[in-house]
Amino acid sequence: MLAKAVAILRAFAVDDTDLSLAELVRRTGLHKATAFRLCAQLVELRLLEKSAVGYRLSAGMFELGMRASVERSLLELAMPFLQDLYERTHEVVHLGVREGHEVVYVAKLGGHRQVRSPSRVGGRMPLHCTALGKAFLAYDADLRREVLGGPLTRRTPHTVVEPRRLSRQLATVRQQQVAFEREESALGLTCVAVPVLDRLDRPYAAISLAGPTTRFRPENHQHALRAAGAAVGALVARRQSTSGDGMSAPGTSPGR
Amino acid sequence: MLAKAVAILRAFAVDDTDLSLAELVRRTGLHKATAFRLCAQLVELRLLEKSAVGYRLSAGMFELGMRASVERSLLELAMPFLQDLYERTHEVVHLGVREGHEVVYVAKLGGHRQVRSPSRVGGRMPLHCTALGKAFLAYDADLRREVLGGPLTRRTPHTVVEPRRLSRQLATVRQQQVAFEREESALGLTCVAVPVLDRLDRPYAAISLAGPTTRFRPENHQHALRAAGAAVGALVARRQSTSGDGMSAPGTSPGR
DNA sequence: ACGAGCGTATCGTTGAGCGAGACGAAGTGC
DNA sequence: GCACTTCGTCTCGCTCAACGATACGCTCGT
Repeated sequence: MLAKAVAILRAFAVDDTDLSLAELVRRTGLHKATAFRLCAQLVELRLLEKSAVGYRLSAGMFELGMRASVERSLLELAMPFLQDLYERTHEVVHLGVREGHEVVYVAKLGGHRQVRSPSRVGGRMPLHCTALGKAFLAYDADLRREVLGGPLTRRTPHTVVEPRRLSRQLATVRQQQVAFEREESALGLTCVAVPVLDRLDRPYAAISLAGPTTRFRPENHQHALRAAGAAVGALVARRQSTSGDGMSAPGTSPGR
Repeated sequence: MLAKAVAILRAFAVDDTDLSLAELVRRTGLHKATAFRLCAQLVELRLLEKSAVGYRLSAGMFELGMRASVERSLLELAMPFLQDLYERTHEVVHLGVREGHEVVYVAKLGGHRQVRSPSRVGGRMPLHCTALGKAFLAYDADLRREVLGGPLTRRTPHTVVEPRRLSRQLATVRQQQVAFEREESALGLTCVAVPVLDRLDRPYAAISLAGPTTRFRPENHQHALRAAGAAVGALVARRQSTSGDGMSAPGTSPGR
């Protein structure tokens, strides 16, 4: 029953606003009466709200999401540095964590003329075709083995789908301490990223800059990015060593 | 059963990270076995994760929260303007929506030396003692009646708890089109806010700047704030008139 | 050595969730 | 104007899964 309720909540995609009961039934495969009852309960619990055209995720849901400890505290720690980055470059700045074999965007700063990028806060992208993802892969051997073992889905003509070539790229990432992505997840989009390493040098998060290939020169921003990554990493490490458990990293769960 | 699960999720406060099972039992009043079972299920559903010391809200929760339509789209619309504000002022910038008789913070931009402010993204504050809240109250007669009717809780010696005095302040807000708060929610903190009005001139959200009373001169930022509020309002209105229902505002539910 | 507090597991009972189905309203095509 | 579909809402028995009492093993602190 809980599972069904969550299925309803998860039926909402990143760019959905309102879904009708019928649409929810279609997406979840639940019985109409069941979905109806659950929706009513979720409204009661203020996770959904009923709108003119159907149901939508409510502010209560947003609130709960923002209480997710890892993401929220990471966000608070990193925001000042992300803002600095934006102010210096005026390019799109991303902050992401890993969950399974995907990166989840935790923050996105960008100007009025945002690149038509596929990223959205709360959205997901595969690891192997994004700069953020490569930053995670380069610094996590276990993860690398898993991902290089599985299939690498192609997103654009430039996506690196050959494991050996990707592996070589990742070695370069470790050398240079920056990861690049050149139109591998979306055409026209170039990215550069650094990992945020925790106390044990595991990638805790990653920060990237993105811009249109035509104009964006990732090399110009390597230094600033590395500095930001290191600074946030230091803060994360400090927080870990003082008040804390010590051994839990975000997103330890395997692939979805 | 759903209700109990949500109770567990809601047991996590804004600044909790990990809660033990015992602590969850204490806060929710649930039976130990029940809480245990529900936590296991929630972990299964990837809304919770088990850490070394207990449970924490997971990235899956964050993801869901970010799919909340009103907050997410508002965030995307407003972010560029909030960044401009920050860049111009280098003061703490807030974006909030209303839910019931409280304001929920949707975004917060601030520098490295953030004011020791009580606001956190996803957190709540009463309407009557914050600049953001006054922006909502000033532009919503029904709401104003409700709040002025009820008790106004005192947060600091400067909190305005006299309905008539607050009412006069709100009239001034409408005249000047900016709301002020001077140490009414926290000592040492001064704020100034504007509403984001939708197509029907209802307050859809609000934007504020905050800083330490010692240094922060809210008057200097009125113009920039008003401009930002109007710009975001225009975007909101445009989105409403094109693809949309037309009649739903965020937080239509009455008090908590 | 002892007891308190905690997480985990078992189990019988029962109440709550389930899906089939009915129904009215609103829309669509002819 | 009528037949037909789609949608949201509600009712009602049946069954299964959620519930809480209880027990157990573990780790502390004293």
